[in-house]
Amino acid sequence: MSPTLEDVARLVGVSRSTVSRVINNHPNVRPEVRERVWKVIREVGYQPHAAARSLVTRRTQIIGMVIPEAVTTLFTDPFFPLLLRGATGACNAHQYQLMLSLFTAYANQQDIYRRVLRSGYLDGVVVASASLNDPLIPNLLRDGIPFVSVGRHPDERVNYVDVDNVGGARMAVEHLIRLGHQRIATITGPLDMVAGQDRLNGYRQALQARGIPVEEELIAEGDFTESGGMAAMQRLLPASPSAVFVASDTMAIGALKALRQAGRPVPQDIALVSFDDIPIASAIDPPLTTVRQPIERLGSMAIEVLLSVIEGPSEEGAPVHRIVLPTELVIRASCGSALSR
Amino acid sequence: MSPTLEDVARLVGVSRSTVSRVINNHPNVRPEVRERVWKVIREVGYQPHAAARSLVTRRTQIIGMVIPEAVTTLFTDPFFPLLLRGATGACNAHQYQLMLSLFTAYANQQDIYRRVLRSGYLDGVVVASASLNDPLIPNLLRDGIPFVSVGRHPDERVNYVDVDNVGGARMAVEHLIRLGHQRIATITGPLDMVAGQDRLNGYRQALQARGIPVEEELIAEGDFTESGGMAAMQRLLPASPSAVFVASDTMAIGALKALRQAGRPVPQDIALVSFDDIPIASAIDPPLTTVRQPIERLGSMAIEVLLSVIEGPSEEGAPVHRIVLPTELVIRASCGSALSR
DNA sequence: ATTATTGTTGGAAGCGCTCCCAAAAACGGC
DNA sequence: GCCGTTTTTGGGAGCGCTTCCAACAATAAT
Repeated sequence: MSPTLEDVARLVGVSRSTVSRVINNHPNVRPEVRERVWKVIREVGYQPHAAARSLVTRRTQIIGMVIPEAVTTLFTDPFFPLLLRGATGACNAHQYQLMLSLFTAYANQQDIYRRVLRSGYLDGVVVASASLNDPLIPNLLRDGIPFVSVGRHPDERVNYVDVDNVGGARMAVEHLIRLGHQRIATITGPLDMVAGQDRLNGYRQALQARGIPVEEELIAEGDFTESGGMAAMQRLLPASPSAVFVASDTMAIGALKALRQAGRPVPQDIALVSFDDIPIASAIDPPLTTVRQPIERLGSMAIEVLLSVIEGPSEEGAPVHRIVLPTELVIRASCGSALSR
Repeated sequence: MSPTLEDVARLVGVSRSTVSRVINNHPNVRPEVRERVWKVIREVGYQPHAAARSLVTRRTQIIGMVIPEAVTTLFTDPFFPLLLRGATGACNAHQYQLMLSLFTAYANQQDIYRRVLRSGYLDGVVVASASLNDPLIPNLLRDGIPFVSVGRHPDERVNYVDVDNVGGARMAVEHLIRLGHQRIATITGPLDMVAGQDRLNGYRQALQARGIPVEEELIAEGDFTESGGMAAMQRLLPASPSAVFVASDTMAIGALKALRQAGRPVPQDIALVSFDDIPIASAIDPPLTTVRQPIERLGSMAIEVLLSVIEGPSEEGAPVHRIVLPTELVIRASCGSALSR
């Protein structure tokens, strides 16, 4: 059995309270006593029992990262690993722990919600890419659980961090226009996710700004998976675009496959720009011109914002945080810009 | 404030104890009472307070997944995402939660160890790919914290799950031998990781079984990263191998780059077989012949084993679990087997 | 010296739950 | 209808911690 506060107190010859004060850095302890206490703590390897402590403080120092069902299939995408890395980094820095919840089966989602989110185990929650009609965010709002969404959310009460999807997509398409393309298609993400919508909006904005009409036959909805990208590209081919903006690198790989099968070399025959800049983007042939987003920072920002909500001032008057991180266009071979020079 | 056991008891008109029995499915409660209790529980949305409960049960239903510092750089590798997915799946099935700990900075490793592992928050721990000289496993052993290692560990007291790295590597190299290769090089993983060692051993065994001498100049140590694989391949080129067994797909991508730069087409000029079968392996050009390992199952098995340790019989006499999952050779283009037919 | 002030300490209550034990209720067998 | 047995219920203690409050010690001001 590991030693308790009481054991330490007895060993030092002071009361529980004093040891507690030492551990929590309360000022009113005589330096000499403080030292004796620390000495014993080190000697016996005392470690406060987390559950006991949080029972009274109502804080667990644990924050949850929830990845809703709809997107767990994307888990092989480097997006989540990087997000997780950013988040755990920030957690470590603040002495918090990260609890991971993947909502795999829709069936017990309600059950998991109660068991996990309402068990009192979590001081707050990061919601990664909820789809728009996911009941998770409304539930969180209703139950007053502090949370921050990764990805913009329309409800004006939700704190979120996001990358500039609209701006990034606009940049990508503008680049294609600058290279002389007029018939630019797009493979979108799922349109029930804000990221999918925003990237499509950026595409639209770029075209409209240059007076190029937006044609429905040049828009195909994908699902952020490779096979989805491949299928979408095949649907797009009859419209004979000269360039395509793909809303994710993973889908771009699928699109590339479809184009290879169709005998349409990239970038000679058709230019391609995508989004994410995951590591494979530069490893693949041709290397992808793509919009880089600071995923890891997105993860750490999510934690920072969440902590400021948790540790911040009182209930109601808290300001809503909305943070949008800039994106950046990384030019490689797939857009053919080298050729057009 | 969310309702407590006591609130529910008062509302139903029974004692705390009875409500507690209902929640924990103790048999000795009259069915009629049991029903009334459940009704109120649902009405007020009662959820037991996890910290209070675990203070007395000494169980948190949380298990930790620890990824030591040395390997967090590999986090963009799909290995960890898949492992995590398998682990969370199993956790969900058993009503456990997963807490993720990445040991990022060596500096505070000791600190994190105490704070996380000894805080009493975790019922057990899954250690992912500790390097051999990591003090983590010895510490866990010393402190008597239930854990299971992902990856074989030499200490005979540790429970582990692993894939058959030796067998997989042997299969890969045997395949190359069968294709007629005699000068087969290898790019190993870090040799302070058991997986690195085992795959090298499989390579050795395959050669020795066919009486082919093992030459040191045909062995280059990599670090499971793309750039490491590229560098290793460059070191190997002067020995002019006709085939190479690369201990991971990620390194294989690097090796492929090195070979492309050197003007040595794969598989025409040099055959390549690697290990892992991550999704890019089939997307890349040429598609990689590679040893597939059941990573997701590895993750779920790790949890299953850990739970059997946690919930299993008493302290000492517990049997040590050692589980090795089979691997499988996936033949694609990079080994040139299509050509040799 | 005496009192007011500040700093330091110990005791007790209580966070929400489980679980032991004893009391009460229900049941059987005669 | 009575006694022994089993089932059901409530009360109390306690898990390890924080925190409030009162007591005490030390110091400063009168």
